[in-house]
Amino acid sequence: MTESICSSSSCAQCGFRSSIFSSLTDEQLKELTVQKSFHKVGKGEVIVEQGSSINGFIFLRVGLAKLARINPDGREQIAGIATPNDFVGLLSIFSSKTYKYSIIAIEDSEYCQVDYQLVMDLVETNGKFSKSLLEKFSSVSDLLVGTRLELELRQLRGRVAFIICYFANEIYKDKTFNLPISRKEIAELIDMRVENVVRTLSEFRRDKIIKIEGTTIEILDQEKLKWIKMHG
Amino acid sequence: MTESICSSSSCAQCGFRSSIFSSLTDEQLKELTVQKSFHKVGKGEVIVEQGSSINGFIFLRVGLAKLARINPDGREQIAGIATPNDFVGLLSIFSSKTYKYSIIAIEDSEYCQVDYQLVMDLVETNGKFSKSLLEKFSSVSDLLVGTRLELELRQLRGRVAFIICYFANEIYKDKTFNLPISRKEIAELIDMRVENVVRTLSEFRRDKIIKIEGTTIEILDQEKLKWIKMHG
DNA sequence: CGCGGCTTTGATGTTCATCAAGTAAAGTGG
DNA sequence: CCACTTTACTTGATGAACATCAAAGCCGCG
Repeated sequence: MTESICSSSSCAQCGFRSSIFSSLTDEQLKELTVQKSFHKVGKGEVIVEQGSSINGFIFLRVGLAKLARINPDGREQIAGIATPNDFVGLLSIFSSKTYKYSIIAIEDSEYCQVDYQLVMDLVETNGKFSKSLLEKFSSVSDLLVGTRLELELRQLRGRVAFIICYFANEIYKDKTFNLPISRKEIAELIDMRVENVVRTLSEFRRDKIIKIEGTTIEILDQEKLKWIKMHG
Repeated sequence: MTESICSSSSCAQCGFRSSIFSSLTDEQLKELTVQKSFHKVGKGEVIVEQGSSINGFIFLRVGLAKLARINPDGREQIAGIATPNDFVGLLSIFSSKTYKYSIIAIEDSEYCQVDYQLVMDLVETNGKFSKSLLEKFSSVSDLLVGTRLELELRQLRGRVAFIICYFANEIYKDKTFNLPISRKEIAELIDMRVENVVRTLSEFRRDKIIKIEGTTIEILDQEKLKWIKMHG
């Protein structure tokens, strides 16, 4: 799927409108609508390349994306998952010239890119906007750090259970869902190795805690999974 | 050492003055000076208690503090170290009612506490201030996440070497320094166990990579330590 | 003095990474 | 469309890294 620009999408109806952009004046909103670029990308496509220079803010509207970084030794780490209405790639956005993480779609996604300068102008001129942005920024950073610390508390089985619950409860809000990432990516997200992630999933399946059919996962034993997440 | 308030300390000469408070008008600065409370705490004293309600911003002026959280099972995790001119306890400050981490002095420290509402008023009325705050916030969050990911890349020896280099290069800028935290705290910071941290330090000493005298650490073999940090 | 917390070392077992090898699935080029 | 390559997935076996348990020394503090 190639990237396309669709200027008909309206900022007035955007999910961000009700959060960080709620305080914009009609004029500011109009400027935003005109200036922003709207993009569709397919699963696996790169939205932002690690190391490239920061020229805009990325607002994920639909889909799911991973925040990944590739280390000198070639090993990839996934810092977190960005969800719709997440203001992604933000971590270093005000303090660095380049993106420190790649943002890669893990589901077909839609996002808007807004020029860096326009947002900074809004920050300088619109106090309520600044406040909303700080709040958003704060909650996203907090979640990112909190999740990493939560993962560190657990070992293999607990981490895998944590991730399954995360997708079921936080992302899809359903006990049956299509796992959007590969086993390798789960491993990169929880700081373990593929083989051990696979082994653990197989074990959960054998113990009838989950059912795996292709990329679909169904949680069969919510209680036991939760127990493993907390104590395993 | 008990907490004391010393209203004579001037905001005009504060380190923060040159960063996030640089854009304040004389009047705003005066209001800040009058309103803020200045505190001195000794090593080990709690600056902010995890779970307490957020009523102000903490600006660390002198000293060093740890950002820690205690988990339900009693195990403590250290998310990071706050340095002077750090705007600490910020992670959840705009998005939560309570502090999610305790802030505890690990050296005799001085900090200012500014009323939450006053800062929010500044955010709403002073665009340049908002911008500075976002930049500061961004760089601190980014560093926090980046450090955790760096640690995850390494195992025991690499992590311990990383922390020693961190204190020597980033904090004290000297190859000889007083380690401000216990072995247990190092363990909590790098997600390992005390015994293994102790073993590793003993090993480094035996191999003449570092010298340990009481709480003083001297790096004897910078090259070897750096190698372990990168490849060990 | 005695208690608790921090430090240290050794011994032992668990958890996990690594290596190996095979299957399945998915893309590639003739 | 089929051989071919590549990538993801899977299981087992082995060893390395680390947690845990145990015991003793140290120090500060009531």
